[in-house]
Amino acid sequence: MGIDALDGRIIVLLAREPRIGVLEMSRRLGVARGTVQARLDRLQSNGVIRGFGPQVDPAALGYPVTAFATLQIRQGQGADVRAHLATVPEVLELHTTTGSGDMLCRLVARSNADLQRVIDRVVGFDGIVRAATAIVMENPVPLRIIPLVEQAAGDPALRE
Amino acid sequence: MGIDALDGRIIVLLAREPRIGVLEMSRRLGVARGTVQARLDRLQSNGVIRGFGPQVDPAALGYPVTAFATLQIRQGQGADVRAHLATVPEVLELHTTTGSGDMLCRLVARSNADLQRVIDRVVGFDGIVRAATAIVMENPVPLRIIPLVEQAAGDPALRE
DNA sequence: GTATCCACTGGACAATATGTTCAGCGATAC
DNA sequence: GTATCGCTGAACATATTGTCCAGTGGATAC
Repeated sequence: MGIDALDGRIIVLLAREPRIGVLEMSRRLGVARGTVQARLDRLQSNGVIRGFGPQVDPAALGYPVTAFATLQIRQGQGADVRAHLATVPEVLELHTTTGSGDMLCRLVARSNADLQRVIDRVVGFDGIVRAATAIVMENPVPLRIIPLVEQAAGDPALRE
Repeated sequence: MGIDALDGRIIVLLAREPRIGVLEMSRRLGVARGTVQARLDRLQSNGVIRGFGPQVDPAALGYPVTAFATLQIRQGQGADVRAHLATVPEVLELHTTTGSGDMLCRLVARSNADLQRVIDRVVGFDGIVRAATAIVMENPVPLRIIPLVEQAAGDPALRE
């Protein structure tokens, strides 16, 4: 487990210029094409790189409001609540966390008013005891991975 | 703003099989290659598709522990705290939320013990008044976008 | 010290996809 | 009725991919 400096440079390069090809990467990194190809294959079968799916912006889809809801679940109802939340398209992400029957989910909505509808749908389920919602106002650090990759690769100098 | 059914099918197809090419997509969707190409270009300049960066799994990188920290910030220190948190690689994401000077951030760590080090580094900053951390135990719904895209495209039947 | 393994190199090849352009066509707007 | 728009289907040169291969160097085992 873990990645070396070359792996790190590949991931960072890919993160900065996703449309780049294997051939161009090998040119930029100064290694043979086969090497990059082999590294990429390994990173993917390792599970380090899970995929290259499109990063879709919910705001551009018409859902500019993001919120986080903390849910308190009645004992033993966890599985049912999970199944319920999975059916709500506006639930982008769901985690169970420490704390007795607590969950945290990320929601989006078309507007603040629409958020009320989403929350009603989310919490309108028997197993949910209590819900607290925090609306996101700003996102100073969007989901990122490059700094962590650089740290994991043990080579802060690959910030090219 | 908004997407139609064809846009939705393109995004869903791309999400399911990211390595697919434009040509193969046009074959699958039964439209001309130029159409797919034009739609993709538009989706990207629209900002609907932000990019195709690699989805890296922090766990495979050696950071299997995820946590969410709620931070309470001293009035007027917001900018400083944001800048501070941006320098911590283990901070994957940061939001400012409703509530007086509240922030929510996603953290990863190498272990529960390591999480303590990360939290110390995060909160070891003047502007932070109080911090509450919830450790993620399970992730029943990983970050997803397909259901929302299908809803936005107004075509639930494109679940092919 | 020698054999063995492994990753990387640099090259080759056929097959495929890409970027780009074009004329034609149907629906819609005015 | 005419202009505009998006889509089709085709063409072309170019670039990239997947897949081989033999050779080289370093590390490891014995």
